[in-house]
Amino acid sequence: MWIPIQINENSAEPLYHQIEVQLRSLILSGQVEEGTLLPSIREFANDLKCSVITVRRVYQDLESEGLLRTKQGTGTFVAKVGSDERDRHRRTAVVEAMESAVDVGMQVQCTKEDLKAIFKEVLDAKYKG
Amino acid sequence: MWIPIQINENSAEPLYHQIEVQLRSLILSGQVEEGTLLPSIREFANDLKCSVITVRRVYQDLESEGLLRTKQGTGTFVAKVGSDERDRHRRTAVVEAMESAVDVGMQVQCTKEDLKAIFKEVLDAKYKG
DNA sequence: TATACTGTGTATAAAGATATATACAGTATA
DNA sequence: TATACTGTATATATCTTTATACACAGTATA
Repeated sequence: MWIPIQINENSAEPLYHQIEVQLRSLILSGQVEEGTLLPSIREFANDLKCSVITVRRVYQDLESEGLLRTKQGTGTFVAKVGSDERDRHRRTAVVEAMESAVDVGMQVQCTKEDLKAIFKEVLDAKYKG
Repeated sequence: MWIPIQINENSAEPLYHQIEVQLRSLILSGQVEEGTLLPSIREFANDLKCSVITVRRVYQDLESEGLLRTKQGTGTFVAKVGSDERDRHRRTAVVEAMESAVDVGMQVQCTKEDLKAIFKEVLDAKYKG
């Protein structure tokens, strides 16, 4: 099972947190289905170029949120997620990210039109595929 | 001298880093002019509800970038910033923030139209004043 | 059905980064 | 020269990340 996680080396955000946010997002958005056996902590750590313990912390945190179930000797599985929780997540994750982007713009004295232009530019570049 | 810095308690981004990013932004965007005497580390720490040491680290880091000059017993001043460096900063700061917002959207399987709607909504809310 | 092997998660200890309180030293100015 | 303001240095606690060694579960096979 290959899990697409993007690590940003330059970010000040802790590694375990970057992984958590993205894995949570994958589960809550339904891209990784209920019952899926996730990669072992060793395999995942190797993929992400980080320590086994860091992956373990992520699995542990998400398990305590009820998003994962782990069984020693067997592996870590994706638990069932309510569809309402799923919908709520999708929207709030994006809204929050967008808000912080607009905040940065305002802080640097961008006009509404400046931001519209930059948004369109970025959007077209990312969705050109 | 009052410096508008927004601290996000819930963010995993280290405190000193949040302050650095925003103060750097204020200097490079020209909102805090060359020669300005910044608040003392104690006053600033009190405003931000953080430790003196955290503010000192921010001043120290920005001084080593050449953005500040500090003189013991007197205070910390904003240094001169080249206008080209100023222009470059404004744009890249916003573009990077916008890119990461769009990334979050893509990760949660938003369509281009979904993102446009959310962006417009957030933009209108923030610029309603 | 023993037994060994390979896979899984677990526990402990240590190093680095981050944040704090407290005591120290330089500078302005009444 | 007092005094009240500046920045500075030291020691401490917590968080983040890692390395290493260990214990448990599944599977092949003698």
